[in-house]
Amino acid sequence: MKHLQDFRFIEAVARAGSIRKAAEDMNITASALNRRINRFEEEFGYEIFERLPRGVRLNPAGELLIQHARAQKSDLARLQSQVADLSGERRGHISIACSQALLPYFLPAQIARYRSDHTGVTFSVNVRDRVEAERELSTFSSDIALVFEPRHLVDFEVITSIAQPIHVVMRAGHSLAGNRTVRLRDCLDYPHVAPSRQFAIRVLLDDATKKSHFSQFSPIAESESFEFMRHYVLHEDAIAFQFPIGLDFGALRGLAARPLSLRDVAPGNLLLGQLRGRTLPVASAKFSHQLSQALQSLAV
Amino acid sequence: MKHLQDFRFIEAVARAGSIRKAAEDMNITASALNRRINRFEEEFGYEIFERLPRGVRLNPAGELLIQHARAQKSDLARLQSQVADLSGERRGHISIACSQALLPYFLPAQIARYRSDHTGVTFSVNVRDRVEAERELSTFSSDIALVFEPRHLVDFEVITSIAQPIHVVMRAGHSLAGNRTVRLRDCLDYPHVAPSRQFAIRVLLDDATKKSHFSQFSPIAESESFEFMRHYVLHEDAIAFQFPIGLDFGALRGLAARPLSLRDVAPGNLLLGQLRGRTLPVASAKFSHQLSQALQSLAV
DNA sequence: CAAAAGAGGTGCGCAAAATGCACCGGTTAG
DNA sequence: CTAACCGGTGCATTTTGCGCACCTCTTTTG
Repeated sequence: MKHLQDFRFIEAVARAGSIRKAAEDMNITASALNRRINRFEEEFGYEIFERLPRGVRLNPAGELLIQHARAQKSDLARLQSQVADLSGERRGHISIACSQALLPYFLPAQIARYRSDHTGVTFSVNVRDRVEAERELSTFSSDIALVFEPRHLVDFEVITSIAQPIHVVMRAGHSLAGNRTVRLRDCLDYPHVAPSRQFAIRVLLDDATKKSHFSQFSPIAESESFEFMRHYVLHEDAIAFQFPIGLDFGALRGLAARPLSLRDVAPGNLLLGQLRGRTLPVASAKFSHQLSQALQSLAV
Repeated sequence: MKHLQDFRFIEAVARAGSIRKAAEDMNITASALNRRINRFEEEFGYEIFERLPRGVRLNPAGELLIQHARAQKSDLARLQSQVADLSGERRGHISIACSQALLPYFLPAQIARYRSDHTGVTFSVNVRDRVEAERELSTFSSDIALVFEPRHLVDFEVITSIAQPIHVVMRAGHSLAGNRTVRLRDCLDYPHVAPSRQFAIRVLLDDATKKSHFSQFSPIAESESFEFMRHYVLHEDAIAFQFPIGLDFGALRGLAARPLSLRDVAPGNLLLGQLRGRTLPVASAKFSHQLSQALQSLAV
């Protein structure tokens, strides 16, 4: 909306780091943009940019202002969604930051289910690690996040959390598949592929192997893609690791999955969360409620 | 600020109930204002006014919008106050809705104390009864409220509460002044002046006399002014009632005050509160913290 | 070390947007 | 029925914002 134009320009300048570059991005002359900024600063009462020889940068006041602007924008969206609600329309957009494990089965099913009742609601699904997810929330880039073991938790308000025991993934007929649960020492004898340290699974496994002294964790392949790892174990007698929410036990297609014994490795906590203190748009709030219930029924 | 102009005009129209009247209030022609409203509605995507034959009225969407607008305005003020804070300035404005009892001693002392450290901060002190106070908070007309036994409490977030036993006020040398505390039955024999039913004291006294059957509460004078009642008892052997926070025991000037026995009458609860969920501007938050501490030291 | 490049800021003419004025059609109160 | 108001609209006028050319200053580059 028009009354937030100044904020849009300010954000563009902050992003570009220079008025001239921002002016190009926004299809406007640098002089016009420059005047907008100056006029705004005068009206606001304080400078919001530091003038550097190579451009401009937000000063602390500007940082606060940007936060305010984002909150305003999101607040307006929430308001319009509320109004749409009472106008009988069903509109809205839900933006989700989530871990990889949610992509293949859980989120598609949940989104489809929500959309069956609420056509017109659209979704963005962004893969983010646990550090990025929180940043995503606090910049209002995503409404809700669904990640394993998020890191900082200061701006992250937990809506629901469930524990997920790490599962060992191997090809069907693998000798480890004979047991209902797998002990850590048994599976480390096999070649294993694992995600890098930015993923919760890896941290949990590293911690567990450090505690138990008999063996050390040395993957034959590291990857950022669970899909890759799942497919890899089809080609040799190796094992991979994944949270069960990322597996469809009904259709493993030549794979087997067995939980690691909780005596050896702590389960990962899957957290559904939002920006602390934020009032979500109606659609996001309803969807997050649906997710919350779905997760709790998984936990049982 | 300029980007909130539309909201200011919309509020004016909502208040005046007609575009033409609002236009006069805002020193603008009706046609210009009319176009502003129409343009805004188009941009916003929804009508916010019902067009009636005798003017306009906010529709439900408009009600939501107004709330949004007020929140925005207050949020901007908070932002500016934060920025002022980190610019080293000390500015801001604190608006308080409070009961009469706070006016003579407590609030003046507290405000003076706050201003000794924070020159540049200004205050509005509005006398409001316990029903109005809450409304005042939810329209962002006041930042904090300090009232006895507020009524609804849905939007009222309690910061601190202390109990205040009702005191009997009489002229010095009155025969009731011989005791450390006064029983209800004893004082109802004397002519008494009392506030009307909208005041907490009156409700507490009514309730108490209803419970004890021996006597009924029948004041010789009702008033909305505690100052009047305090002065009245100087002229005849009558008694008045007041909460101790409205009395300066060091300078009673011919008056005596004794607490009513807590066996007979429940004490009044003085509540310091703000709008539920609102983040107060820095100055208001700091001042309410000071008030909170002052109240707690009173309670000891 | 000088020239070039790139930054923010400014004066000026012009186009676009907002305003004021006069007026229209409709409803209501007396 | 008429007078008083109401919201809405066409048009001239004023205000605002924009683009262009150009300034000063710092940094980079040859």
